Amino acid sequence: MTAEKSIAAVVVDVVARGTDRPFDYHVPETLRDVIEVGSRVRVSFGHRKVMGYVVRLSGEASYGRLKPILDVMDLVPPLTPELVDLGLWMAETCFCHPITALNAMVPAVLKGRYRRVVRIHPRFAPGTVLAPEEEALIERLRREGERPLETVLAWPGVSRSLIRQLVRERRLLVEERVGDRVTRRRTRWVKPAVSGQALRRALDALPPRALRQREILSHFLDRPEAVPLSRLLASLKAGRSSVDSLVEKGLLQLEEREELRDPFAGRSFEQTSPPPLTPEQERAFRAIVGPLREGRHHRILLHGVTGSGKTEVYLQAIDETLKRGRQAIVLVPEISLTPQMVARFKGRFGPRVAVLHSGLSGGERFDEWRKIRSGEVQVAIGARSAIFAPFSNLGLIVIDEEHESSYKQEEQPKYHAREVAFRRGMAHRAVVVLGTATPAVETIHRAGRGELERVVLSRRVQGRPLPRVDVVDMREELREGNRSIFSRMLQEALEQCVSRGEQAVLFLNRRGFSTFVLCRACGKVLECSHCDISLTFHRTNRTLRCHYCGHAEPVPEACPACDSTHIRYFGTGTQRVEEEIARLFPGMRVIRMDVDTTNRKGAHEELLGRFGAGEADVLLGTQMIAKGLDFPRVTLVGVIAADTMLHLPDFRAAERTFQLLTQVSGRAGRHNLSGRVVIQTYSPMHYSIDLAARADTESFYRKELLSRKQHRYPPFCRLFTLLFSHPDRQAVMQASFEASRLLKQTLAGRAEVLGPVPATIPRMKDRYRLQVFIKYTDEEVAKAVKKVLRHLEERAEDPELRISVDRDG
DNA sequence: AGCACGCCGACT
DNA sequence: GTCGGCGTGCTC
Repeated sequence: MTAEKSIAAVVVDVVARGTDRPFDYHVPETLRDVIEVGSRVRVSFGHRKVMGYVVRLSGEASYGRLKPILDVMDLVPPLTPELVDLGLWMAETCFCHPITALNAMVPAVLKGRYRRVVRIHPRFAPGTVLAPEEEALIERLRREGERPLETVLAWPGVSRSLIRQLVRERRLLVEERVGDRVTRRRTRWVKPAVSGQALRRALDALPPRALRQREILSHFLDRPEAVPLSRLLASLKAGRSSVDSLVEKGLLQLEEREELRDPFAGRSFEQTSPPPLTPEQERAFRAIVGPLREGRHHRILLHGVTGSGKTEVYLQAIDETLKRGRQAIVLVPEISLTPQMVARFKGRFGPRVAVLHSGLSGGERFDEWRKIRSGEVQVAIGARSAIFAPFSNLGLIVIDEEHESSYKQEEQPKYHAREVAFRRGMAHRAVVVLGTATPAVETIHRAGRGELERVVLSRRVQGRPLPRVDVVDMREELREGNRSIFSRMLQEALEQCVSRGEQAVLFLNRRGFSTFVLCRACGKVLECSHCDISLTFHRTNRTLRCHYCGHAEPVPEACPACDSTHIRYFGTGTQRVEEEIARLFPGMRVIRMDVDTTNRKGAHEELLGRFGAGEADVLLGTQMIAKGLDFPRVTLVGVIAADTMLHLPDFRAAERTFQLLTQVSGRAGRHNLSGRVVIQTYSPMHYSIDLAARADTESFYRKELLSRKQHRYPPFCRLFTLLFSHPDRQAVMQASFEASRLLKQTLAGRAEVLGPVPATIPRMKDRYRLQVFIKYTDEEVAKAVKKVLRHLEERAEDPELRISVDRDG
């Protein structure tokens, strides 16, 4: 049936308008039994050679003069047909080039590497006299052989035109090399080359002086299997020469084996067995394994309070998955991919787990990936991109902390791991479990519509109570003369906690400054009258602007609510809090964790390790300390300013605030000591703060969904955010206004087009940024938007104009 | 993205 | 008259 494989549709590794579709190539006979859908191939494209992925094999061409596939680059195709399909779907839904989507699914080392080399032409044409610099170049290439083009260009007296001239004269050849960045680690292994009896005879025949050779041979008499050369030499204290002479005699043989780097080599994990489940956990477990056993695609929201033992449910469900010969993916936010978490999975599944985290080198990541591709492991645990783990028979996908925004990739391809998980789940008839204490509002909404089954874990394991939560009204503090960052209650609690020898976590949810404007007397935050979104302070012209609808007004002299003049541009940095602690509590030991102290690799783990070891009394940090940490001695959690996130110009602000407060509160009192939480805020009555403090999750989601519905935000519509950017302000204004007009015209009556308005960050990297929002429900609108964008791109005469598209809901 | 093809200014 | 500037368009 090779005729069926005679034509390959290839997505080439070229990102440009017009290359966002496959190109057909002829498959030479010799490649027909190795080429598959998902194979990485080398092809000629235009005037050069590039890498590409086979996305379809057929017997029919859509084009007359096909070029051949030059080469299939891997023995095992990096992508499965299912992943190819997934990639094309992603390109479609994420508005990116297919190659961008396909490349995102494989380890970075497989991305194409292109280099050009210069060498002497094999049929070097003699003849005309050469100029001295030509002579020198040719002489050097004769000496050094083939050299990279960039290297040669750097040689004295060599220019592009000189090389071009010599190529024309058939004296030099410039060739393109397409490869990847793969390095494979190889080790040498030794094994007997003859039978046991022959070995025995050879041993007897050895001269008595050949002590080392004797030892080596007797080793293989006992254990005839291959051993790594280095291990053999080390254990017998032998040298290379003895092995070499045995190889020479034909008694032993050496072989090169490719070795997979094991990032956990030499580390042992205590093997654990599944503990009995609580009745609630048992119910969740059954909800997962029911459809799993039936081989039916199913989606479950595992809504469990912090400390309710979700991980144990995952572990046992994975176990069940493996027993059925299927595989599992576990996604966790990068930040909670801590050694403790890894140890838990390694402890249960040992060598059947591949761990993919950002700390791995390119090569290690590739090796973990290959273990998955080859079926050597059956469980993959990792951050967002682990959703592409190339399993062939997925049974279960778990997304832990499913509400986390890190599951959405900010760069192209802008995919959401949750949506990818659903798609893969359908393809494999697998069960998808979303676990969290604070589901995304969309997820709750979907569960309400029956798109997911919601399973609740309402109790903490071993009956530990949720911590006591106090909300402190910071307006009151100010009124009573406390101008410190710390309320009296938090000061007191902190002092008591540390004097008992326990630890505290202080949480400040934003680094540096934010730009919302707050009245310190009454807590009023200035909001847009049309959008219920905080106004943003613009220093340049001292105005307040709404980043959603464009409304602008001057900064008022006095608070519109209470007439106080204590109006303030809000913002407190972690450094300032640290200074304040030093002032109020001399001698208290603080570990500060923010972007500044953790940008070094491994710094995160190191700081947490030191805190866990009791080297500090207080852990002070931003977002990054909100989840995952579980230290037995932490009994106090303080939230310095719960408002900072609440007033970001984002329709998810209330949701994020609620999630964050609930998550940080969950950090206190997870073990035998009881916990306490103090939340400081200027908006104690805001529902996201009040309901988080009272752990009233149900009311929060009810209220938030109502608010979204009233203001028409996702999940009650879908939302496009188009970001126009350009180094010139005038140009981006014009382009975005024009685009907005065109969109309004095209989508009239079908969608709401808002803007353009300045982006949250109006200028970034010397580019001015404007946004246009499109609210819609009809999927046809998405197609229309895509068409308009394509049209705009095609006739954009300005190459500096960039349009990026984001989609919510 | 690259590179050729193609149509207008300053040089052997 | 030619070398080369970079606008336009295509790549199976």
